Amino acid sequence: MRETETALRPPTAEKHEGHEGRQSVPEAPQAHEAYCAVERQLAILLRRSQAFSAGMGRKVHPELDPGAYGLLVRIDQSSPMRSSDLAAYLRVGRATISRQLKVLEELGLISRSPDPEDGRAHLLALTEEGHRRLHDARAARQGQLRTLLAAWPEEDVRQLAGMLERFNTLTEGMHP
Amino acid sequence: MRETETALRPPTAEKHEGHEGRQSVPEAPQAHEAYCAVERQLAILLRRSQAFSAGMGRKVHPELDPGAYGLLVRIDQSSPMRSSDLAAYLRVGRATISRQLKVLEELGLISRSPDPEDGRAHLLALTEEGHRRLHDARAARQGQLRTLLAAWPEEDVRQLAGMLERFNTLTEGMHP
DNA sequence: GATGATCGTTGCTTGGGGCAACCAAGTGGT
DNA sequence: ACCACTTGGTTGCCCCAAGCAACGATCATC
Repeated sequence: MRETETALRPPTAEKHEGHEGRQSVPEAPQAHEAYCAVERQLAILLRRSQAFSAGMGRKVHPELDPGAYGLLVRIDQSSPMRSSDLAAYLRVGRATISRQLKVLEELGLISRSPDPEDGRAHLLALTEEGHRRLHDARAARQGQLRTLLAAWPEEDVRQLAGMLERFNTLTEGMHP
Repeated sequence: MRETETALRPPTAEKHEGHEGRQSVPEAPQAHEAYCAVERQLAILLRRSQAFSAGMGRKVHPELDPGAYGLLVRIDQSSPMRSSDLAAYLRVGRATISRQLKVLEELGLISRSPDPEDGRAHLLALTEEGHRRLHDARAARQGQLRTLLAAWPEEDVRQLAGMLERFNTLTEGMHP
């Protein structure tokens, strides 16, 4: 019942085919193994996600709370943008975004100007200070990541990036 | 200042070598690109992490709150274990673990028996009901992942699993 | 046997996030 | 032109996850 021992061992994909999988499934049994492994590792990463991103953020800028970083990155990427789009992109309600944006505005990192084409909407953009802070934070985070991934060959780093990006874009199409 | 346009485009790793990287860095400029990409994608994933895991968890078992799943997985993997080890593994304080374990015990999913070798410690183990619930939840999550990754070739799924695992084990050695 | 460290629990606080209610501003129907 | 409906944003209230600190209980050591 427990697949304990085979859980965390294999650093690379192993064959291990005729195991305990019912052969009735149309796919090859290794496919099940692969999905299982992704699910397992993803569960770990997500469970640790808060601690991890907090660890990244705390050492960077104590003043800039961890959640804000993601917002700044996105605003920088595609400004000017409305807060609704930001909320949809990050999969959180507009309420949450509104509150966090208020903080960022009070800190002088972003500006909210009324949309000339839609009286209801506000257009978000980074201020000069926001650009500077984001740049610093990004550099610091990349530095941490660099030391973390120091042992990896460059090709693997690039592959990891590609995998994460593909996975992220994959979840793009499911908002409800 | 903004690398906006090149941000989310490439679905796979691209060469792109002689770009805008200053050649003064000892590493190849693509390396910087790769780290940058990892940092960016990781930021997105971590920012969405709560919404994502909530989405996974909510559809599985409304009664079993999302955070509990990670605990059950780990207890299943290496029971009997003490709650301190669980806290260290998940990078959270003992207080958090204690509270969540209390809920799980009240739900009858785990058992906390006193450690015969250490009067202070409790040994955690899944109950029969816990095993059943975990198995169901795991199956459901794998199903969701399966539909999500349906378009990926099996080899890529296996690579993603390997990457995530290597990354997770990488963060193993930094607890402070 | 007294001191100190460790394991677990609980109280207090903080922060992120959802839900619902609300206002303001567009949009459409008649 | 007027009313209803929709959409963008804000705020209030609540819940959950997590940290910190304090505490009782139990080793471990001298």
